Amino acid sequence: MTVSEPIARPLTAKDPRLAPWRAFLLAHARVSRRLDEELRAEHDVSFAEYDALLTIAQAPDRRIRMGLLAEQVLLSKSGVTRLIDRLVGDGLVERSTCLSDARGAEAVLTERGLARLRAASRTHLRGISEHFLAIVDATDVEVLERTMTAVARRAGPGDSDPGICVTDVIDPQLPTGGR
Amino acid sequence: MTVSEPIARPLTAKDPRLAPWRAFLLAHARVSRRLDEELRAEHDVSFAEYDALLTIAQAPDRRIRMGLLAEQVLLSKSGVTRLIDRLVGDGLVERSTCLSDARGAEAVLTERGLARLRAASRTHLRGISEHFLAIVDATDVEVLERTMTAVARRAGPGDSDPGICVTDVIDPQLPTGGR
DNA sequence: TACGTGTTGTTGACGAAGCAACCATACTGC
DNA sequence: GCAGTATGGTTGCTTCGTCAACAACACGTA
Repeated sequence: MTVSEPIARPLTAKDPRLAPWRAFLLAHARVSRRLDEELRAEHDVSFAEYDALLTIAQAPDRRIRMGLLAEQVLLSKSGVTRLIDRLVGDGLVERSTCLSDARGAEAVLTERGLARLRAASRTHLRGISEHFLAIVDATDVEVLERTMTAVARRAGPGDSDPGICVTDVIDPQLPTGGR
Repeated sequence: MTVSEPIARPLTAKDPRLAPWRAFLLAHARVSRRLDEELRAEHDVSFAEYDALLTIAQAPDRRIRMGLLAEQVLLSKSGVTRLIDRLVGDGLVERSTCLSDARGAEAVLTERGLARLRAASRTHLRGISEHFLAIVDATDVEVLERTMTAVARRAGPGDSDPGICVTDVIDPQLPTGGR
């Protein structure tokens, strides 16, 4: 964190500094697609559904309020409503009105849901291990976690301070043809 | 790449080794959402549309075959068809049948599309810089690029060798309650 | 030339997710 | 106790993307 230049070089559309960003996007797209495919093929559960099941399973008493679930699985309220609808349809989750707040609803994991989650976990953990952890060695994983955490935190809700930016001056010069 | 242990420790659902993976997911979700919001708000273009416009602009003669475009923007063939439909509707792109292959169609960037892209680039490059490059320092960026590239490559199409995996034995033990 | 096979892109049907509007319930001050 | 406001979830509508089926065309071979 010792960038002393007042203004960094402008960032253009084919700047080499964009390479890590594009690699990041590509890695995410490919890995999450793989994981999703594996989960669907082997356990008839999508990635999002798996994530929800896991989140419910980790909550106290294996039940969780809809709103909280929405936060944790990075979905909108309505998104969660529908996701839970599907899981209820499959008998993996049950809906239960909250005792302390009659407005609230809770998603409760059923035995069937737990069994499905256990089975799917094997696939999913294997997938993460195979497509992600096995590729980056230990020291890099450490860097990765640190940087990703910082990035996530910075782009999180309720943080809109631009701070010092690489592109205080921008030259979005685009190619005029030719490769 | 000097892991000499025959079998690594099993990976469980709340294993600390999952932290970087979760951070990765969270970072991607938040940053790409931010970028998309900024593009829409300031230029009425989605992230996917921007990506397509840029890809077309970088192609020779600012025109590109649909199939190739699909590969580069990580979308299905039909997805690209519809994306281009929208861009054509907005006058940012034109469709043109391929001279050398009458089956093929090409997407061609219009002047309007180029102008829009130029404008949107400012926003987008600022966003990447602000939400991504500004957060990770130079040495970490290097690690990031290297690891992300490796991960993307490994999970890419036509690569299904599991190799040595962190979880050759898995213990998907799940919490039985309590946080 | 004509036929079968493989590409290339579009279309129809569908699923998943978001936003905004909406109900039901909780809280707050009077 | 009772308005008025805030909060938690669901629903209608729209958007966006995928898969499967299809049409149009290219190419190899007889």
